[in-house]
Amino acid sequence: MTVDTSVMRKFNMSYVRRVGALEESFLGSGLPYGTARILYEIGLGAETVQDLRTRLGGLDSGYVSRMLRSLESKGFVATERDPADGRRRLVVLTEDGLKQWDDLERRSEERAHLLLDPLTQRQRDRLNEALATADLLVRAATITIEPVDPRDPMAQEAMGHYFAEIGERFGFTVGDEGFGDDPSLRPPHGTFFVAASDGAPVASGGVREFPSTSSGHRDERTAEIKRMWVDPAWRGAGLGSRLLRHLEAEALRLGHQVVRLDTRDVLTEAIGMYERAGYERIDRYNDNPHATHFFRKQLR
Amino acid sequence: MTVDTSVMRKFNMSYVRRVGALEESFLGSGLPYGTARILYEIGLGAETVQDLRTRLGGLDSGYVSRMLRSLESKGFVATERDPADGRRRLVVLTEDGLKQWDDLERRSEERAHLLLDPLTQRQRDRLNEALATADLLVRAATITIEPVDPRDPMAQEAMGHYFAEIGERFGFTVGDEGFGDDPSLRPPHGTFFVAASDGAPVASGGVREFPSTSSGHRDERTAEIKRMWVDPAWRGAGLGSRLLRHLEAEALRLGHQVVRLDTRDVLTEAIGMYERAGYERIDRYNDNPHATHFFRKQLR
DNA sequence: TCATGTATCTGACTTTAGTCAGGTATTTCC
DNA sequence: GGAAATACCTGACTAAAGTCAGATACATGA
Repeated sequence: MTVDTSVMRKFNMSYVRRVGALEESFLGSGLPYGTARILYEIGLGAETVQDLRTRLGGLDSGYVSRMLRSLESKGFVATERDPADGRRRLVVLTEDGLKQWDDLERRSEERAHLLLDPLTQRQRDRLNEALATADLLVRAATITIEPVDPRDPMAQEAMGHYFAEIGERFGFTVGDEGFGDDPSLRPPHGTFFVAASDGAPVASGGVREFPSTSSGHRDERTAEIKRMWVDPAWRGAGLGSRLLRHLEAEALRLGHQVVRLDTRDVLTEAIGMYERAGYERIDRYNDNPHATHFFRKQLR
Repeated sequence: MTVDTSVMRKFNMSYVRRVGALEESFLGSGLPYGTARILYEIGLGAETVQDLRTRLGGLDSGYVSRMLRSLESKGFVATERDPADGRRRLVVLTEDGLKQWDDLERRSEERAHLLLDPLTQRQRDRLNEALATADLLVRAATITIEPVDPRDPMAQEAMGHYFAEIGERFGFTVGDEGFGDDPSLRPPHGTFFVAASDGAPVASGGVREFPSTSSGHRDERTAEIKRMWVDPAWRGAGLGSRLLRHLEAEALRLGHQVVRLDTRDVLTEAIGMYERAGYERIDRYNDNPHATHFFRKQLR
């Protein structure tokens, strides 16, 4: 597979040179770049030191600590012990800090205007459309698909979306006791995957031995795909098929040669996706009242 | 005029975070960022210290000098007095430097692959198209239009394109004696403008008193637009009209109330542009054998 | 409860990045 | 031919960015 990178590289060259941007806009604010980024991220919602560290791409803890001290001495941020976990420190902007944040925001805005103002409205519309498309695709390309314990908050959040969507909502919400634990979806019986973009779940799905209920006989060769969900905003971006490939690979790894799954007629995109991925229609194999379509694929 | 900057800002946020990129790709090469950029630009064709300084956005000369010494001591670049001007120093990559350059190139390529590889071919095509569009528009927005002496190398280069295109090429090329000097296109009789992107001329045009030849009477109220040229790659980007507005403003500043110009039937886009800009057809007013259409606009 | 791990901090350091004030050839312009 | 401008250099400096080795307080799980 040969991939032509020239357009992207040309774009990077010229765009980064012109927009270096977000970056440079932080300068001239009186704060050094790193410190300004810390302040900006706090304003954006970072709540703890750790939060800041991950958002800024894993900076040294001592380094961050020092920058926070500097922001505190300038009166821009205040810190406080986290009552829930005394090791953690909560960080918030003071009133002055908020002013400073607004200033950064204004600079960033000005920077964008510098680029947009010389264009005609038609050109601006074209540019916006192009950037939105590029943004979506670049986000799609950087999505990570990771196995997580179904009890993990990320998994619970994803399943929350899933259940909300199929209308099978239970009487509790995420954050309370969660959607319970399904041992069949974690090792050694199965695996649950969450696809995330910028730390937020955008798709999820699990694979498990089939069936795990006591009603049927256990078939060592067959696995079942469950709770597959793709954020509506992300549909049509090829994310579903990518996740499906992950789940199939996992089924193989767990020793199965066949996968089954059920879905509903209203999910037309999903049905199309399964068909394109080589799934064949089979008869109903369970008594799930929400399911209308049943599929099967021979993996090997 | 309200301009919505949100799409661009959202894009910058997410793209720069993911692709910081060109930048980060320079790291891990064993060279500090600034030094790596110097080496990279030399490989890209920078020939003198001054050339490097302008390409890198006006770095301090001492700073660049020091980085060059460091690259020399590592055996990556060699410098030499410019025989044509003893003050200048020519810089070239050594064999080792070329290897290092290839390494930077490879890192940059890898970085682009990281984003493109997870996408399907269709998605890659969409991304490429979006980035190319964004690139063109962003370049268009950052074009600068400056008055220059017609004898200036930039002006000579632009006029070279102009004459080559209309087939009136003289018997000499730019770099020799140039396209001669037309005093009517420089103060106090007129002005010549060059629009440049990344230091290269992409459009040009001049305005002067009409007529400046001895064959007609001098009309103090009327100016003439001459040698208007837009790089073929840039046509349709609104650059022509932008330049035209500059020329009209300059004509006013020079004390004229009317502008005239001639053009040729084959330049259909240009003719459309003049009409949209409020120019009206008039009778032939000179004996230019290449001109077929004549226009006039009342400025005030 | 005790070992182990986590979240943050302090101090001591190094490297980069960048500025500023001269200085030395060399060229250009009158 | 001499003054002014140009192209590059050196030295002395500052601030920012980042690393590393502990220290401290708190949380967690057997």
